[in-house]
Amino acid sequence: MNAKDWLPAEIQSSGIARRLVAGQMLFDQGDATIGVYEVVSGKVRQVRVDPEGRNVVVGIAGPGEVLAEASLFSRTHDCAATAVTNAVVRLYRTAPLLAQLERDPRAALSFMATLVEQILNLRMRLERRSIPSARDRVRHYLTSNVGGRGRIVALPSTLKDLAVELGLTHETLYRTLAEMSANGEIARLNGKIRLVG
Amino acid sequence: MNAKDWLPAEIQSSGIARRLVAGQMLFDQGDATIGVYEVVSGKVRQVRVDPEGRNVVVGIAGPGEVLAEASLFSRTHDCAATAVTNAVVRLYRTAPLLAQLERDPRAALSFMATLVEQILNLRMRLERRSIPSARDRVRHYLTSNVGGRGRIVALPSTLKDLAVELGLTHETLYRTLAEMSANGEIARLNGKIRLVG
DNA sequence: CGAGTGATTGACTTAGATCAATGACCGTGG
DNA sequence: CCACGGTCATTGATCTAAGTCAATCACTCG
Repeated sequence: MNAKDWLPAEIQSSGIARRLVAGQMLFDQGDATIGVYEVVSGKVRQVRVDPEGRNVVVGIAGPGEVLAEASLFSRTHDCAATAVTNAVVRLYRTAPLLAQLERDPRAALSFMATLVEQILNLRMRLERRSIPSARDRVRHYLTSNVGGRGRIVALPSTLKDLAVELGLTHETLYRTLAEMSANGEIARLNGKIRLVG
Repeated sequence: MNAKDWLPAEIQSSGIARRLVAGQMLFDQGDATIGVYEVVSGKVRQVRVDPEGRNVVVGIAGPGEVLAEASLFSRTHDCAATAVTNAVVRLYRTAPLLAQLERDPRAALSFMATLVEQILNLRMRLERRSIPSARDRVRHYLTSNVGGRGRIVALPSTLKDLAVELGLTHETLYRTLAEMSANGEIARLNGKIRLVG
């Protein structure tokens, strides 16, 4: 996911920086694609909207991560991107980037690796959605996101967003977390959760 | 997804064919990866199993489609693959394939395109899982799979499998389809469904 | 023919959605 | 500075759609 891993220096420096305030939309679903974005600072949320108007968070990208890779091969964006916080992104236009990837096979391979990483990530999230019980779904999320030391999971943005990510209503998520907390399965510290099991 | 689109001829002909009988496992989750598989004939189902033993169908690949692309960058398989029908697959080993992709930038780009296609597909399925109502989920599936002429959707393998794909129990799927059929929203013809709306 | 599986329907239960209300917090503008 | 509007977090009460358990029929395969 990290741009430094696959973007050759000459392309990386050619990126066009753009500043976004919290809540500002970077592009909308259906917009014509221009290129690929790298998040320099802040967080950008990618959301798909289905015909009935429901939202699905496709992902939240933080510093160093890359947005809209799909636009290299597609004329329009299949999801919308909105800044969650104030943010800075850098745009790499499609044509030169494709040309560069064609010229530099190592970069192409690294880029393929980031795509594969996303596929694995999406599969994991799909797997999670197959879990019927809210409790187990939360546990699945927590165990697959423990960040190394201390069995601590940092929550991305708000609990409401997490509820959307898990495919639950926020009420159910609150209740489930409260229950797990009471059971001693987890400990809640502001913006973070520690697994105790 | 079609191997002919991205596999250079010399690699394509070097594939090692393997015959599978219905129900036979090609590889299991956790197995060491050997390479990428192309389905020549039949259907192969990829399934992830979570710690509690639930299954998630990651995808069903038919003739011309490619399996386990992820294994190019990963030591072990993150899902299991099993033949649904009698099938023939062709194996392309990791090392020579990677070398070839590095040598042939057009092939690399085409391969990237197949990866992106998968990402889009996974996102769509994730979006579907965010729909709470069984009826709407089925509708979402049908509308995103209408195959051009006649608003007809061909069902992959069995309805039970479709239920898993949709994240529903098979009972609920049967009932929902029966109800939609009664409403005149759909017409059922063996192995296929026609949208009437 | 019997075993195994898919398709289907019925009866019942329950977990999660829905509706609703409240308190905490934050930024903003008069 | 403080009142106000907005959103998040939280909890309660209620409802319902989907899950669970169960039985039957059709079909295929050895």
